[in-house]
Amino acid sequence: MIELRLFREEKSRVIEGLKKKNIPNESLVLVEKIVEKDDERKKIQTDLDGLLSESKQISNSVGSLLKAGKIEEANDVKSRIVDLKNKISELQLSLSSAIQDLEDMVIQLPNIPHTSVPLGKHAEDNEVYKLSEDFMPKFDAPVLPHWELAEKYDLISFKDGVLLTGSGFPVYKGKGARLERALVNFFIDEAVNAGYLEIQPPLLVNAETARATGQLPDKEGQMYHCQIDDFYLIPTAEVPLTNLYRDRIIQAKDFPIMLTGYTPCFRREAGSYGADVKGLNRLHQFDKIEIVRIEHPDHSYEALEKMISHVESLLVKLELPYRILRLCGGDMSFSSALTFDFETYSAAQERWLEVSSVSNFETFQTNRMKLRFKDEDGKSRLAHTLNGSALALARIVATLLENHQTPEGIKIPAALQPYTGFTIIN
RNA sequence: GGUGGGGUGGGUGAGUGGCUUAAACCAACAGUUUGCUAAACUGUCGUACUGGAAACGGUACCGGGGGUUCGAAUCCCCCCUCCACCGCCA
Repeated sequence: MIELRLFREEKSRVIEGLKKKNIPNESLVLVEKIVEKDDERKKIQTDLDGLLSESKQISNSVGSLLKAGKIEEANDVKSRIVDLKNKISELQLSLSSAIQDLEDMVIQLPNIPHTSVPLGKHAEDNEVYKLSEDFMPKFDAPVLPHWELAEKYDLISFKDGVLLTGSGFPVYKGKGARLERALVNFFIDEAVNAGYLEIQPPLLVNAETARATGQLPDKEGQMYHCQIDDFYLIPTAEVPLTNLYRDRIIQAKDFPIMLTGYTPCFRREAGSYGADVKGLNRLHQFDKIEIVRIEHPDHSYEALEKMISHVESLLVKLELPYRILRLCGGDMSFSSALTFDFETYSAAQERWLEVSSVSNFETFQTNRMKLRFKDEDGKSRLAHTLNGSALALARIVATLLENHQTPEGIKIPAALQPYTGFTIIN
C-alpha cells in the first residue's frame, strides 16, 4: 500500500507515477478521494476522542459519588450519560467505516515506479539493460527441446505427473532428480556464501501472511487454498520469508537483513495455455531459491544492485547466455517500484525464458505489514523490502538441457559438477 | 483430539470492577560525579491515531475478537497460542 502521507506531501509524484504504471484514468481520481476521505476520518477521530474523554470523566465522577454515599446523584449522572453513549457508538461506526473505505481505495493503487523505470505498456517496451552472449551455443546439428531431451535420457516424466496429480506437476527421475537436487544445493550455497541466512519456512501460510505481502486479495485465484484450515500453499518463498519481520520494529544497526530459502512454489496459473506451458516452461509446482533483503531506505537501491550481481554470477557459473531487462511501467508487478527480469536463452525453443525477477518494493509491502525501524532520531520509519529469485529451477533445467546438449550427451557446467557427481548425462 | 493451567511495556513480575494515570525491579539511553572502569545519584525509557506553530494536550491498545457495566487488565462468550498430562503417531 502506498503510504498515506504521500498523497498529501507528494501528490504530483504519486499521480505521475500512477500514470507511468498505466492505471486507468478513473483510478486517478482516487488520489483526490483518498485525501478527502482521510480528512473526514481525522475529523471523526477528533470528535470521537472528545466525547470519549468526556464520558471517561463522567464515569470517574460516578465512582466518587458512590464512594461518598451519594447514590441518587450517581444514578442521576448514569441516566444522563446514555445520550453521550449513543453518540459515541454512532461515531465509532462511522470511524471504522471511514477507515475501511480509505483502505479499500488505497489498496487499489499500485506502487509508484522509480524514476529510472521506462515508459511503456507491454513486455516489448522493456529496456534491455544488459545482454550477455558469452555462452550462446552454436550447433551444427538440429537441437532438441528440453521435453524431448528429458524423455531421451529418462530425466523427467510429464506423463507420470499427470497420473499422480495433473498437468504441470512433473516427476523427476534418476539423473534428472539428481540434477534438480544439485541445483538447489548449489543455489543455496551461493546465497549463503554471499551472506544470506538460510531459512526453511512452512509451505502453508495463513491468510494474514498472504495478505501482508500482497498475495491477497489481488491474487486469491492464483494460490492453492486448503479450505478446511484456511491455509494457502505458498506461490513463492518471498511470502514466508518477508513475513518473518511482519509487525516488527527493528534497530537501524540490524540492517541489512538478508534471508534466503529454498521452497517448492505452488501456482494455479489459471488461464495459461499453449507453448507457454509446454514442458517445464510453466508449472503448477516448481522449486525456487529466493533471496530477500530488508534494508534502510537510503541503501535499498545499492542492495538491489548487489542482488542483480548475485543472480548474474549464478548464470555465468552455469555457463548460460542471459539478458537483463529493466521492466517498463506497464509490465511491472503491482507492488514493485523497480524490477529487473533475468532471462536465459532457450536454444531449441529459440526464445528467452524468465528465470529471475529482482525487485525493490520500497515501503509498499512494509506499509501493509508494519515493518519499521528506529532511525537516528529515534523515530520509527518504514523499512524497504527487496526480493529476487536466485534462481527458479524448472526453466534453468530446461535451458541447461537445451544449451549444453552435444552429440555425446548433456554436459554439466564445471561449477555444478561437485553437486551432481557426474559430468555428463548420456 | 481430550482435560487442566498460563499469555500484562525490551525482560522479570504485581494487579479479582473505580486511589491504576499499569506498581516495583532489571536491562537500555542521557546527564552529574570520575584519571579509567565500576558504583551512586538525577532524568528519559512502548505503539498508533489525533489537536497544536510550538509548549503541551486528547484517545486507543494488558494474546485476538465480541459482550456485560456509568466504568473492564480484572466478569462472561468465542478464537489463537504456550505449558503439563492423556490419546494417536513419523
